[in-house]
Amino acid sequence: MNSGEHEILSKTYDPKKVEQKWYDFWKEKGFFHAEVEEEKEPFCIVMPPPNVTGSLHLGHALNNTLQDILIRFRRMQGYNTLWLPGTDHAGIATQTRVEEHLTKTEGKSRHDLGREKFLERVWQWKEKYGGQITKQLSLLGCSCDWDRERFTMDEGCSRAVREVFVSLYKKGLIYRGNYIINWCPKCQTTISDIEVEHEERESRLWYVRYPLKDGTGYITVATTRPETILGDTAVAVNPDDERYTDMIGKTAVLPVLGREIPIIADDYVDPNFGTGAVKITPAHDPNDFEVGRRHNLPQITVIDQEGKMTKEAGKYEGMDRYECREQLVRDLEDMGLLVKAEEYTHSVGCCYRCGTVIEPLVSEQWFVKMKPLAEPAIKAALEGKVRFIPERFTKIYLNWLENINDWCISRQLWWGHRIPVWYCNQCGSEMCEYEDPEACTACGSRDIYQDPDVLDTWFSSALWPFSTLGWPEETPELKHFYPTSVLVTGRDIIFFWVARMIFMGLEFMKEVPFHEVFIHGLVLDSLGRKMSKSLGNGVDPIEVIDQYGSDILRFMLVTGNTPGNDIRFHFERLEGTRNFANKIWNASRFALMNLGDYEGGGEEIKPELEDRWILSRYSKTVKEVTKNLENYELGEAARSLYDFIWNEFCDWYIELAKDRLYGKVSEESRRRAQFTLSFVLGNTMKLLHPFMPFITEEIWQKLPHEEASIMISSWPKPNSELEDEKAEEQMNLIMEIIRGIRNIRAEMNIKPSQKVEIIASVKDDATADIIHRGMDHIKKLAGVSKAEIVIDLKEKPQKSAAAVVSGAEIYVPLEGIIDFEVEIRRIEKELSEISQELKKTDKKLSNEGFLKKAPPQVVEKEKNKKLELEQKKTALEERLKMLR
RNA sequence: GGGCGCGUAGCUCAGUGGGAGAGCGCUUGACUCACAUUCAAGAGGUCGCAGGUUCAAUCCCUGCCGCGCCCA
Repeated sequence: MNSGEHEILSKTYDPKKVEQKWYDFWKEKGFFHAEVEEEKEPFCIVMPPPNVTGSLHLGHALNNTLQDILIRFRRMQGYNTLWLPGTDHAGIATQTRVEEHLTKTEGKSRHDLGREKFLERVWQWKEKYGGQITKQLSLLGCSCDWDRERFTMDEGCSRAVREVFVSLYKKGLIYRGNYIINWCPKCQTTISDIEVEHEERESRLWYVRYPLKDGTGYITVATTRPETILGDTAVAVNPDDERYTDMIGKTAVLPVLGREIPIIADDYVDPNFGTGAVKITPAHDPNDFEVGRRHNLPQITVIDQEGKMTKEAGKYEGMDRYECREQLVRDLEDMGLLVKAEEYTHSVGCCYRCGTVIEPLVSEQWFVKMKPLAEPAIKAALEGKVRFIPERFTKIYLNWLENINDWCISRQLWWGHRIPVWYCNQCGSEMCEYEDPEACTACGSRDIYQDPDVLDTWFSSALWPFSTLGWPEETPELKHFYPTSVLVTGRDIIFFWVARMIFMGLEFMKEVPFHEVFIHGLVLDSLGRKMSKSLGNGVDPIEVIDQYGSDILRFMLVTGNTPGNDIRFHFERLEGTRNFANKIWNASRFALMNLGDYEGGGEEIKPELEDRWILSRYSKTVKEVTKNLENYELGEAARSLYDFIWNEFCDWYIELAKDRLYGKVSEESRRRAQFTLSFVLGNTMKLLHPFMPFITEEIWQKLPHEEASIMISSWPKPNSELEDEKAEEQMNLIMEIIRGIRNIRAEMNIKPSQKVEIIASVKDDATADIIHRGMDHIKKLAGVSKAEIVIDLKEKPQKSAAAVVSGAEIYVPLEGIIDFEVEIRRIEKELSEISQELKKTDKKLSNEGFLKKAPPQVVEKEKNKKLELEQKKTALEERLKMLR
């Protein structure tokens, strides 16, 4: 046994002195590292990989704190625990950043450098800044296995991407086709459906007349995007719309361009929108694209990838799409074809990265066929193979998968996994193989080239749970740790990531990638807004750690929060948590000051009431914390620790044990108190360790301990032998008396230095005995100098105040001090509270239904309550009578 | 339009089918030998509104109002 250093700690907790030291210690000792240990039950989490060149924000801080808590908890519980960290190459984000930097420093674009040179630069950038976020995770205290750190573009992950792509390709689940996609004119790439964010914008709804070819009049359509008129290839109405029955099959003449287009009928048209007739632009609207396919309409592209009008737009060629809109509206007006323009608010698709309005375009892209992959993923959730916490997220997940469209996976970027497809310039054939081809597999020509596009970053992320464990190799890690135990992630990436990992896992591992998905909310600013660069309301977790320490940030992020709910960030709460850490620190200081000569043992010595009480409370806390951690109720676990440590251990136990520790009672009693103090504090530090790893290690190391570190010590087990209802009841009575006397002292303005005498009138011997044994505590904590205990006191003391508690009245004679007015008010107040309670109880007990139908224990409890309240009421009434 | 969440003390939030809780703020008192980043005492709530189920509803159900988010 190591008896610790027993040095005196400083008066306030200074995180700077301990955090780095312990993190280095843990890392050096290899405590973060996990080897496969067949005989042990695995517990594994793969970290949601942050953007490799990004920096830590509060969302990461929350996400990784939650993971670290679960990991440290399970590690201490004895699981074979692996937390696998890594980073993501983040295609668009990284490429844009490097390109911006290139432009700024050298005035060059990526095209000036060329693909290969540019990629070299991105790798250099990654090497330079890639370590930042992982370093920041260390500052947070994350106990992940850095020896196993991965990157989505490292060799192994790239191999996995290749395997998956080729395999899906060969299965026919990946295809290339001309479809309408979301194009970001600024980022110059496609983005997937979920990468489009919808924003409400105020705009207009323009009503435009299209003349009929037969000269019989006009058909009026309503549109929010007049510039796309130039690409119209039909006008559509609802087949059931009687207003237009005659029009169907006729031909309209497109304004400006004079193109003849058919009037068609399609269910898609909502008769209540606008005029009930809509223009169809298959090349620039996803819905119109579908309508166009159903009716075999031509696709005319009038807007290009820069957002400018094409040659097809006639005289508008070269104009920006918005410039064209204005000009066209003016022209229509001149031609008398514009009926009206209404104010109109509608939602516009924007790029999640840069906010630019998305342009739907038809282009040739790669897609993953989703239906066959989605089905098993739906089934897995329905069968409970993956469980969402909180449960309501299951529905969101299912709803998305049930209505899923094919996934556009190609991106017009350079940074990423290049699509492993080659084309032959000679015979035009397409090749997709596990290894890079040298020559055309069909004609043997060496004149082949690879598809220029790269894959969506989420494609590689989707493989993360198994690619990081070694897949496609059949590694021992994969066998032991897959499926992983739980995924911890924000609710904003359920679609992007969670769902995709599940279907990829099912497809390639034939098993879900994790059994549970623990979803957390967002960290908002103090006003409840999302933190964003544009609002400038972001809080840098590293600054918080610098100012308060990592433990404080961690604990603050998990307290007072329920799974799945958002958290508002208040600096005041940080202060409260710092105070808590300081409280722990000082309680430990006190303990160490009094454990200088303690060598262990003392357990065999008969415990005092307060020992039995705190041990009982401790054991119940172990139960609570363990149960709550197992159920992902981290906030509740933290709360019960906070309450136990501050309110029970510090405010009561330490105060009660002081005289014994100072040796004022007996050497035996002192040893016993030392044991209790050391035992409870040490084990409480263990319970708190997952939440506050640094301060708990620092304290634990100074207490008697066996293992090399608290992080590999064993998790406390609840011990029913320690649970002692009697001790709790007795302590409650003593505490109630102390509070009662304190209340009298405060109300009567008795100086703290002035001691009082008390006379306790008790109902029976048993109560007298409890009070008698607790008298030292009462004297010390309530400022009592002399006490008398009488069974059923006949002559109530006259000039005194009284505290009425269960089974006893405590009289405080206050000759010359007592203010009878104050005392009367005090008693009256208490009496009215008790009377009200009593009324409620009486009402319940006189209710036939209650007596018959409520569970007997509840009725019994209510009866006891009535008795107790009645006793108190009588006592208080007697007091009042006497005072008046 | 569909779905979800929230509405509890001045503020921020826990919580539970059976006597309304915490932190901060506020009031009063105290530098008590672990801690003033503290201690002690206290004030403060028709648990959004209206119905329903139940012996019993802040909690379960329905509707409504307000706020937020997601999807289309």
